Amino acid sequence: MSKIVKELVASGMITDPESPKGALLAAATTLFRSQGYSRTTVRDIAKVVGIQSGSLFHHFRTKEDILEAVMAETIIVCTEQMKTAVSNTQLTPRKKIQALLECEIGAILGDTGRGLGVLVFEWDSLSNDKRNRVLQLRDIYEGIWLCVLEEAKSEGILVMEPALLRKFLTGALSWIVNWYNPQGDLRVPDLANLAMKMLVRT
Amino acid sequence: MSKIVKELVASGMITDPESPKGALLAAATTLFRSQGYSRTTVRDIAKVVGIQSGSLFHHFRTKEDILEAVMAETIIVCTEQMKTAVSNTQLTPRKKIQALLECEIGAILGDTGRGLGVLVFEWDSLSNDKRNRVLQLRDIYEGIWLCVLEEAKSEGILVMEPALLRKFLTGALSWIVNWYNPQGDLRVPDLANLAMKMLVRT
DNA sequence: AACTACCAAGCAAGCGCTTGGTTTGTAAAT
DNA sequence: ATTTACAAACCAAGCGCTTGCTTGGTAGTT
Repeated sequence: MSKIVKELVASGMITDPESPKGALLAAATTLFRSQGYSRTTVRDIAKVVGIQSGSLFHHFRTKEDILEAVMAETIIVCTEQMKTAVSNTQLTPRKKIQALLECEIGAILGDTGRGLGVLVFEWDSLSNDKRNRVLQLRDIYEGIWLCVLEEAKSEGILVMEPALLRKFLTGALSWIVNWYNPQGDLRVPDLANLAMKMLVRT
Repeated sequence: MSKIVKELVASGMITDPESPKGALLAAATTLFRSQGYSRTTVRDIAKVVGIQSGSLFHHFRTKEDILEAVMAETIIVCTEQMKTAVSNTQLTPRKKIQALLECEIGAILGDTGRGLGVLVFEWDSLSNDKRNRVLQLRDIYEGIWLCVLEEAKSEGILVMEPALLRKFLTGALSWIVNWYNPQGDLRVPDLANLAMKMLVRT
C-alpha cells in the first residue's frame, strides 16, 4: 500500500483496502468495470468477497452507494497523487504538464485504472445527488490541471486555450484503456511524451 | 431524409427510418443512449413506439439484436458519409483531414450522435459474435482515416504516427459529447479547426 | 454489554421472451 | 367489382427467472 493511500486511510478520507469493506469495494470496482454496473448483481459482488448477498447491506445501504464510494475514493486518491506530482513549485510549466500527464496516464493504466474506468463509463448510472457530490471531487481534480495549464498559457506554449485543451485531453487519455497493450513497447512516459506533442507547440 | 440514407435503404443496407422497424430502432437508440442498454427494458422501447412489449419480438429475435442493429446501421451511415467527404482526390492531405474531422464531429453532434454514443458506451454490452461483426464495419470506417493520415504522414505534417494519432483523436472526439454545449459559440468547423491544431505541425 | 461482521431464508417487483390469436394492408383470382 | 389469399404488424396474457433488498438471528471480539 502506498504512502498516500495510508495517509488517506488514517485521516478517514477513504476505506482501508485491507478491511472487509475495502475488499468489498475492490471487488465491486473490478466487476463494475468488467461487466458494467447494472449487469453486476449484488450476488456477483458477494460471491467474489465470499459472503452472502444480503450481508453486503451491512456495509452499504444500497448498491448505488457502493458505486458512489468506488468513484469518490478513486478520485480522492488520484487527486492526492496529482497534488504531490506538481508540489515542486520550481518546475517549469512544461515539466509540470509532463508530470501531470505521467501521473494521470499512470493512474489510468495502474491500480486506480479500474476505478477511473468506472468513473467514465458508469457516470450516468449515478443518481443526481450522488453524481453532484462526486462532481465536486472531480472539480478539485480538474482544478489542478487548469492551474498548471494557465501557467503554460502565460508562456505561450499551448496550442489552444487551457479549458478546451483539457477537454480534448481528457477524452484522448480516457480512451487509452480501449487500445493500450501492456505487452507492447509503449510505457507510461512514452505515452506522456506523445500526448505532450499534441498539447504544446514545438 | 438525406440522399445517402435513401440510397442505403434502397440497397437494403439499413432499415427504412419511416418503417415501423425503423421507428423502433430510433426509439431504442435514444433510450440506449440516455439510460444505458441494460437499464432500458423492452417495455420502455415498446412504450415509446406505442406497441406492446411482446410485439417487439416480431421485428427482432432478442433485445441484443436491437443493439447490434443500432450500432451496425450507425456505422454504415457514417462510413458512407466519410467516403463522400474524401471522394475528391484532388484535395491536399490537410484538406482531407479537415473534411474528415468536420464529418466525424458533425456525426457526433448530429443525427447519428446518439448511435455513435451507443457504440462507445455500450460496446461491452454486445456478445462476442455480434461485436466481431460490428468490429468489421468499424475497421472499414477506420481504414478511411488511416488512409488519409498516411498521405499526410508522407508530407511530414503530422505530430506523430498515424495509428497512434488516430487513437488519441478517437478519444478526444468521442469525449466531445460530454462537454459540448449547443448554446455556446463553438460550431462544428470551429471544433474541427481546434482538433487540427493538435494533429499537425504549425 | 455492545459492536462488527455475517448467515439463512425469502419477499415483491421487474425482467426478457413466448404463446395463440386478431387486425390490417395489399394484391392476385374470380 | 368482389372475393380470396396471405403476410406483416400487433395484442393480451403470462411463464420462469433474476433482481435489490429485508428480516431475524448468530458468532466472535472488545
